[in-house]
Amino acid sequence: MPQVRVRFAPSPTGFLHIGGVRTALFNWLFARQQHGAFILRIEDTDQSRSTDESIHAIIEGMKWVGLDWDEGPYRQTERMDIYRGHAFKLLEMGHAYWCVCKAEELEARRKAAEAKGLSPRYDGRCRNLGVTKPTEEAALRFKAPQEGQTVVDDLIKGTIVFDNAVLDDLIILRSNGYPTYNFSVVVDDALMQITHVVRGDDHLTNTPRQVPIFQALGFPAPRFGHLPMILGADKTRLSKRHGATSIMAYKEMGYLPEAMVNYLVRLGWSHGDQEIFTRQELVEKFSWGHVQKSAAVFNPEKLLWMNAEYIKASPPHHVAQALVPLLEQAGLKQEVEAVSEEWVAQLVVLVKERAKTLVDMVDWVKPYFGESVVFEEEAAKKFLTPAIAPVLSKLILRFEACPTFSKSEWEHNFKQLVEEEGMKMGQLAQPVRVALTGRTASPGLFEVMEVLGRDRTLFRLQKGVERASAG
RNA sequence: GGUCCCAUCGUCUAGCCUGGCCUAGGACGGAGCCCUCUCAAGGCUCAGACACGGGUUCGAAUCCCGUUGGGACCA
Repeated sequence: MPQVRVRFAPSPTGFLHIGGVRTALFNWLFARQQHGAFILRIEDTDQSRSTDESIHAIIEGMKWVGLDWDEGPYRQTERMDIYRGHAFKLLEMGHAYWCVCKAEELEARRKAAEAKGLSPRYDGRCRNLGVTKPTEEAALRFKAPQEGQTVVDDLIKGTIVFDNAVLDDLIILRSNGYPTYNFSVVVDDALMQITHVVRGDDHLTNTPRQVPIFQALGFPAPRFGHLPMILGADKTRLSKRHGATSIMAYKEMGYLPEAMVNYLVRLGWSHGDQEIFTRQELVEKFSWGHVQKSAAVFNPEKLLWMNAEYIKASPPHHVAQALVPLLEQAGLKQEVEAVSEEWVAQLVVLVKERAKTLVDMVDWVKPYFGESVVFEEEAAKKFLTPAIAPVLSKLILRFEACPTFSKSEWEHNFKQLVEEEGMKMGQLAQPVRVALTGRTASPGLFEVMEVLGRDRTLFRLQKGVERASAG
């Protein structure tokens, strides 16, 4: 068995699309499982949109989701001579011919055919002309087989039979000297010795056009696998209308790359009822046979759930690392620099059950930076009332009697006071919560105190009393 | 228009190849209950699908044929 070699061949459109990531992912998983090679190739023959920035965007996206490649990135624009060389090789071998039909003529004939209800394919009129001295406007066409069948044993869709009779002679080299998509892909896949071509199923009908070119070039055709598309909620092709489609947009929205990968893989692939997979498990368990044949609707809510699962289950320091840049962006740069990494990790533990994204988490974690806290006006109004001020003061006295913070001890003191005052737990808890965090919703009070520490807890309670007394 | 692909809860899917274990399982979302110092998280419960029609068979979500509906490509 030759080594498995697969590739991901995006065209640079300015950003890396979620669908592209999923395609890359399936290829990568297979390569890693088979101890093969994963190759990155940029299909930038359509140079109009191909810029260094958009190539950089692809690389950045790939790196973020942790898909490393063994070769490349190759760029098609750097391989033009190779395509031309092989096109002429086909010409020499009699597998290609010059076509001198003019673009306008072609267009007119196509329209006419369509009007008659025929398929708009090239009629092959230059095929036997034997043009040897091409004009400026001549294009090179491939002599496609006209009879028989092309059978593709697709990794995902199974056996597919195409009648060669419906194929026309496609252009492989345009009159401007540029290769066409179908040709450059074949040359690249052949030369790079790709063993499995796995791509979106929008390329499925390209396959019977490409297989004969491999054969004419004298290369064995690779195996093919066609992944179903990703759709939006309205079952149309996923686009900006459905929300973010750029993988990096999800980074900005506070998603963990591990969660993205897990979600994207489960969108179209399954292993029984299992939902959460480590990357290692994915590599081990992945199989083409369990890839779905039909298109899948992208479900942002499930992705959000998945992200929350990863936030809860990932090592806190790992989440903290991803969180820090977002905290800095949120204007907490100085505050973050003033604290230890461990303390940030502690914050993560404090709020990880509540935050579904890192962006969420920034908001949850904000009140714990700095000496004092900003009260939410409504919260303060409702809970920091003159009536509660004396109770709060009593609580401070009791806490002050404890030389160090101890969760169980402070909790005990707190509950005792509640009992003595004939209050319900919530009647004191909410004012304390507002004093400590400025808000009505927070993690457990004593966990909050622990993170704040003795001094700051006392300080904030005192501030709370002041506010409460002022009404 | 031609060729090709696809079809299980709202969504992602298990099951299909190797018919019976399926009064169709899980997950997200939804509803409700429990837990509870708030908000979450968690636990439990409920609603919810084999596109349709024919066959084959003792028996079909599973096999065959057709229909319908989606989609892709060809320009």
